[in-house]
Amino acid sequence: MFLSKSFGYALRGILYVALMQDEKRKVQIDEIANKLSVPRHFLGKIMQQVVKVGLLQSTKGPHGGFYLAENTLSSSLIDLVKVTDGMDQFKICVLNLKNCNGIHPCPLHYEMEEVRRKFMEVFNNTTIGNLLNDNTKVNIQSLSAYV
Amino acid sequence: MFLSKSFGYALRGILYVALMQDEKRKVQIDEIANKLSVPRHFLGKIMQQVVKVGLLQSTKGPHGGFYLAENTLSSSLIDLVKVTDGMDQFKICVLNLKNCNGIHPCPLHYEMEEVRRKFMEVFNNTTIGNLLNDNTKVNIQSLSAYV
DNA sequence: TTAATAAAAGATGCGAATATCTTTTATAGG
DNA sequence: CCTATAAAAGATATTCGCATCTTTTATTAA
Repeated sequence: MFLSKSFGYALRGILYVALMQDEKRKVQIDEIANKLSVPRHFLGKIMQQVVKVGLLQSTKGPHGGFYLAENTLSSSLIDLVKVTDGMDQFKICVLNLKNCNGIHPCPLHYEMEEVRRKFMEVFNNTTIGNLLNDNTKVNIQSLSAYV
Repeated sequence: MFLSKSFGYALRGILYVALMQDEKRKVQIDEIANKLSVPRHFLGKIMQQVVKVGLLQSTKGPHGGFYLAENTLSSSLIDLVKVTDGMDQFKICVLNLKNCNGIHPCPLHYEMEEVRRKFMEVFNNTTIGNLLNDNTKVNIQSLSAYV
């Protein structure tokens, strides 16, 4: 309902890379896909987008793989949503009306604004780093599809 | 993002029927689809589901059409979401993890719970009747796709 | 009982998100 | 250089939400 599968794959991928950062600098897409039980090539394409916007880094070739960028940990969840889902959905009226706005509000306009405001509040104020710092919560186990 | 197109079509259809209730008892699917600029046959199937759960009534044949049921106005938006989108989405982990719950929470578990709580709060507490009683808001104009 | 009306139900098509497979490009090490 | 490695990029399936068209069923009125 709220977010695409791509978003879930991407976030889990990023968190996995972050958790492995201590052990080794770079993590390969094969390892991520296997450990998280996520479709390998599909994940590859998503991670590619994530790298493109600088939310993560990667290098090709031997000893290549994915690793954290400068601003990975300080990025908010909204930054990731922008990559995987886009922000159009927040502008589009939930009833699909063209000219729905404050002046011509649809019957659900203000109700949806409440929900959206809450979503934005949470996703703007939560960073990748926040999720990791709460280290009783995020570990390899909690990222696996079959806990 | 938050809801399917079916939900939007259904809500607009129901509100249209309610608004026309004063002028005539029953409203045909052709009229609804035309006035709201919504795909006729697709809308037909959705309205059919809405009738099946008693959120609206209908009869076939000449002078048939859709009309309000006993509990149309007192039904909440969540009742409609149940028909058009289902409630699984509220149980399914946003990261697609099988065993995500209070004991084994995913990294976004509590964040999503906040957003979901707000959504449920709004959609549980808003009835079809509420939308109509605020009659400065809902009128035929505000239901049209091209205001 | 017949003809017309209107919803219900069935069959099919379309496009975007998801998924898989193959080819290309970049990089490290011998 | 040459070869192996690993991401990037491209091509092709698959699935599902959305949409359209056709046939069937129920109801009304003459």
